[in-house]
Amino acid sequence: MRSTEHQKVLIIQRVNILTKYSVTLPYLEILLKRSQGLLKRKLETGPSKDTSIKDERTQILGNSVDIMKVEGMPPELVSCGHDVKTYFSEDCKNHDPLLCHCANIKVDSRDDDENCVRYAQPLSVVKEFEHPPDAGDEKINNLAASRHWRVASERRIGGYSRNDGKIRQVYHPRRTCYAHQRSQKIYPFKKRKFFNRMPLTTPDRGFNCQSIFNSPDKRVNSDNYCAEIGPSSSTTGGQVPLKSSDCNMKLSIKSFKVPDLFIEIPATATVGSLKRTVLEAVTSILGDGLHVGILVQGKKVRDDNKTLLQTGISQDEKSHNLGFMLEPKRAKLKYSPRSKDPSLPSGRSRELTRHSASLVSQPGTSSVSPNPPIINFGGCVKRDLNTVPSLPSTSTEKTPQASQALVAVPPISMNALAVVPFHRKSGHPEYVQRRIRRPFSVPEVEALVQAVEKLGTGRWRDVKLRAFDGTKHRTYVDLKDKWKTLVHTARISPQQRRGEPVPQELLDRVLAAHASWSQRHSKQQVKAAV
DNA sequence: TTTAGGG
DNA sequence: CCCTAAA
Repeated sequence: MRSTEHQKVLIIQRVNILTKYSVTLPYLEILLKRSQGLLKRKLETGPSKDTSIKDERTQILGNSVDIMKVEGMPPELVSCGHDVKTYFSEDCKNHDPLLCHCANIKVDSRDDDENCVRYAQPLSVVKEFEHPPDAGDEKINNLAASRHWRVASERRIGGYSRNDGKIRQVYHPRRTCYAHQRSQKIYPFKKRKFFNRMPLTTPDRGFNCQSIFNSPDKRVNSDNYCAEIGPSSSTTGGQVPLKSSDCNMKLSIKSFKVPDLFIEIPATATVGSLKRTVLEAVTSILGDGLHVGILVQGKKVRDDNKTLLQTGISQDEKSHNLGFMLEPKRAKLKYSPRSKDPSLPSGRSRELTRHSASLVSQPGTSSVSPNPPIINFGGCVKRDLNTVPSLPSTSTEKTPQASQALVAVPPISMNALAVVPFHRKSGHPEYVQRRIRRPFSVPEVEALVQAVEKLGTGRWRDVKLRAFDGTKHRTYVDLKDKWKTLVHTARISPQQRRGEPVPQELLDRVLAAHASWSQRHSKQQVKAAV
């Protein structure tokens, strides 16, 4: 592949998500309340579990996503090849292992990647690690890399096991294999950790969505409401006044308004890649990072304590023109540095890396909201706004009524899709964003090699502390994995190696260290056996 | 939480 | 990179 290939920044200005949810009336309130509550809580105290909702009888009857328009960025905004490797934050200049020729190489670059959305970076910022980009690899990598809005990884749910063993990644020189495997992972990437909630949250209640929706007249009564609201109101302060005479109401959400979506993708990427990237982005932002706004007759409903009836929401959608909008939510993860190391520089400005597919709402789009629904993405927004300044094309193309560009929902999508119970105990999606791929740079490899030479294989935590402390995106597992691949790389022929070439000298050291330490380990085992 | 390995 | 059994 060429090193002259350019990254293409595409802007998806309008994404109408054609969705049809069937929402119970009480649930709608809960939804609102919870989204607001969660948002507030997260702003104050970071991620927290919300277990107040016990029964959420929502059925997603079907949904489909349609991209309405994709535009190319103006050429001057298209980021070029040499920013491809800008993985390091600006402060990493100060810790450039190559610049400090000290005995112990230590890579200390904290770019807080999980905390901030990535944005297009038209110009290269970091030059120290400027490598000839391998757009061929990047082409594929971007597919995975454009995923953002990472969901908190600590929010793990046990029991899941990804079932992707069918496609085995062999270390084969052909990229197509890799791409294929990659794409296989991309599509179902959100399916992981999607279930196994229901039994936990309602072990004895056993509410079935079907029973709620298919026979509302039989079962919809105070019983249902108590069962559904009771537990939650106790924890939310009982702010959901409900009359037992209320009836469940079916609302059909035909579309959400979403802010603009920025996607960066190599110009050589295939249309299929673009589709997948967009799908991921949309899926990702649907899963988290958004909260729901409600518009009634064009007015944004801000008072979450109002009931639907008070707000004027009824089943007759046409009369009140009910609208839902997805608004960006503040990135919620906070990086907490190792407490033991207060000497680390702080207050650095976060640098942005290249992979972008960020969600930015543009003030112009929210015609109804007095305040633009934009929320600071952990300090990244400012950067982004600079990076993605006025878009000449958008002014002409985009109108405040952009959301009117709807696509008819194919009838089949309404019925054919499986009924997925909306049952997310914590209010978060159950899938976890895969981490962005960040190939090890040569300095990093050198730091790793040096640390392993000293500490050996098998003390990855120490290796991390020694050489990568402060580099949040390199865990000791990563280092272990990298060592594994380094050993492998060193053993294969140079022609078979991919990615940024690692100096042979380093690879030799890898082999030497590996041999040396495995020998020590085996000796120890012999001793232990005796 | 770490290690160690398979996927 | 991910996932996880074990330690």
